[in-house]
Order: sequence, then structure tokens, then C-alpha cells
Amino acid sequence: MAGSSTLTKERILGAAEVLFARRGFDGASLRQLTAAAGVNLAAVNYHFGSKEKLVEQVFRRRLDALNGSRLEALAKVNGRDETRLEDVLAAYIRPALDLSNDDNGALFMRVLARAFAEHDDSLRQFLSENYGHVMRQFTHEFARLLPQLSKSELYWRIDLVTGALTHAMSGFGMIQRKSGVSEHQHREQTADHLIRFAVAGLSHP
Amino acid sequence: MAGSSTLTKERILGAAEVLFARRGFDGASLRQLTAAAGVNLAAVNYHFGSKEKLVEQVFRRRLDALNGSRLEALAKVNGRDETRLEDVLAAYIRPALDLSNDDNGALFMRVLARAFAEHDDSLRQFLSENYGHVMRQFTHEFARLLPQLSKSELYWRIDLVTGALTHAMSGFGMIQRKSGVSEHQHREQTADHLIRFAVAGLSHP
DNA sequence: GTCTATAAAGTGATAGAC
DNA sequence: GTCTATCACTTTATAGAC
Repeated sequence: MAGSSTLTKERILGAAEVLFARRGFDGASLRQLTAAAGVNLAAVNYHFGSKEKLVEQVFRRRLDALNGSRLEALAKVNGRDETRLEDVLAAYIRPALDLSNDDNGALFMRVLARAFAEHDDSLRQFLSENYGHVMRQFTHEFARLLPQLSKSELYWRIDLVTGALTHAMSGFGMIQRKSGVSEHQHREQTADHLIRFAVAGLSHP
Repeated sequence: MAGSSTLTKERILGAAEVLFARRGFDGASLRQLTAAAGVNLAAVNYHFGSKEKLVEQVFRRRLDALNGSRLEALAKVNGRDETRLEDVLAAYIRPALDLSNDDNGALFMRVLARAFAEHDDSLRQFLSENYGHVMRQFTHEFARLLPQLSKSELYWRIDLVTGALTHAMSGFGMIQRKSGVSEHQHREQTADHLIRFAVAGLSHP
């Protein structure tokens, strides 16, 4: 555990995020990746054990924080007297947009969208085991706020909304905002769009 | 142009669809692919020129028919006195669900969802050059039916709806329908869900 | 049009010097 | 912890026999 160990790991994780977003998990080789990170080829196996473990760490580094923020925001919303659907959706959406505001964070959202579209069993299992409880908690909240919907109807709508949001957020970092609009305003406008869309998709008659 | 040429090509295209859906364009090798098709390794390069050209043909084989059906259905809708938003959406959605009803067609929808999530430039350019006119025509129709929306608002909503539908349709083939529900009923129920969701997402106040 | 054989380059992973 | 060198394969693509 020398001093530069964590630095090297961080450099690898950063480069992996960029290259996995651009070329996919199979498309990005360890050679391209270590070259971009400016570290030795052998460093990936030394620090992470294998390419597959590296992929998992790329997710872990961002999702621990992202899903933590989401649950924290959800808890705050639930503490209030009356819970509104749009506040629950904001608790899901806003942390992701905050992350997308950072350049590398935006690339991570693209990596996440890839994982969503790929039906890779081992990756899906990893995500479900480690972060499945987050979607379950939100689903529980949606069910409480939309009691008129049957279980199957609710699952359909959540699936559709999740698909829409994942796609939209994976492209958020790429949208150029008009000059004269601050980063903060841009994020607020986007959040508004997504939340209103999701409310309509979930609660239409 | 011997007799078995088209048969071999078709076998390769079929196997490619299955393996690209399961393992991605990079993840599926020509060796796995030709083995699954029961043809010689060299056949891909002989018949298609390269792996990249094969990928394009996989899309072409399905998208020519799929997008043709969509435009045909859209033309029928426009021929009527009063055009309803849900009929335009049905023209977009129903041909895809019909395709998903066939096993291999359902796998193709997963391939399409992958292409949607991957931000691969050359593939996006191929799709945009060959099939961009379809989305433009639907967009034009949406704009006509939703004159109250600003251009940017409309594009946002179309992007969100497209993301939702692509995701949902890529999973359609995997949903097991309950016994006692015919394939036809299952498709109609799904179409209803998707269309009502899309109407709500596009036209909410 | 289909086959084998092989070229040329790339892959993840590891042993062992420093 | 980092390096070079290398192992053991796999990859796409092609030349040339049939």
C-alpha cells in the first residue's frame, strides 16, 4: 500500500470510464486503456485482478454515491407531511443530473446506459445484487402514490419511464446549452422537462 | 451467383442477429458466428466483404421492411379526415411489435436498442443516412398535431418517448405472456400500453 | 462458392527483474 | 508498486487449392 497506489487506481478508473463510454466494454482494450491513463499495462491486473473486476469498480465508484444521494433525497421527501409524485421523481433524477454536470460523470451516464441496453447476465446480476434495493424502494413509493394502478400496469409504466430517463440522461452531457444560460439554469430546465414527462407517463388516466 | 449463395448469406445474417443481440458487435466473433450458422469462417468475408459490412446488412434486412411498414401505416393515417395522435403513434409502434412477435425479430429489436445506446459514430451515420427520413416524417406529423409546443419542447419529448419505446420494445420478446392470453391479445395489450404512455408523454400540458 | 491454411495483429494475463 | 518481456490464445482477413 504505497502512496501512489490510489493515484494509479484512480487514473485507471478515469480512463476506463472514458473509453468504456466511447467504445464499450469489449471494444476498449487494456492496452488502449492503460496508455490513456499513462500507466503500465500490468497495472490493471495488479490493482484490480482482471478486466471484469475493473468494470465492476467503474460502476461502484459512481453508483455508491449516486444511489446514496437518491435514497437520501427520497428519505427527505418522505419526511414531509404530504409526498408529491414529482418530488419522488426529483429525488431520482436530480442526483443523476448533478453527476452529469461533471464531464467524466456525463460519460459515466453513457456507460450506465450501455449496461442497461446490453443484456449481459453477469453485469446485470452485479448491478441487481448491489443496487437493486434502490429501485425497489422507489417502486414501493410509486405504488403508494399511485394506488389506482394495478401491479402490472405500474411495472409497465416504471419500465417505460426508466428507459426514457436512462436514454435522456446518457445524452445530457452532450447537449450544448445556449450561451447566456448558466450551467445551473440548464440543469434546472432539464430536470423540469424530465420530471414533468415522468409524472405524465406514470400518472396518466 | 450459385444457388446456395443466398441461403448461406441468410444463415449468416440469422446467426449474426442472434449473437449480436446476446454479445454485442465486438463481443461476437466471426468464428462464433460462422460456427453457429454452420458455414465456413471465410464465408463472411466472401459474401459481405468485412465484419462491418455484415453489421450494416443485419440492419438493412430488417429496417427496410420495418420502416417501410411504418411509413405505409403513416400514409394511411394521414389519408383520413382527422388525424389523431394515437394513430400516428400506432403507425410507429405496431410494425415493431409485429416484428418482435417472431423470435429472431425480437432479437433484432435488442440489436437496435444496442445501436441506440452505443454512440458509435459510423453506425449512427449509417442509420441516419439510410433511415433518418422516417423519424423526420414522424416528427413533422407530431409538430402538426401538437402546435402548442415549442420546437425545443417537442424535440425533448420525442427524444424521451423514443428512448422509452426503444427500451420497451427491446424487451418485448422476453416478456412471458400468461397462459390463456393469445399472442395476438398480448401484442394488442402491449400496443395499448405503449401508445397510451406515448400520448401522455407527448401531449401533457 | 467453399474449403484449408496461414498471415499479421491484437487480446488478457502473468512471471520475474528491479 | 512498477516495469519489461512473453505466454497462450483469439481476432479479422486473405491466398490459393478444389
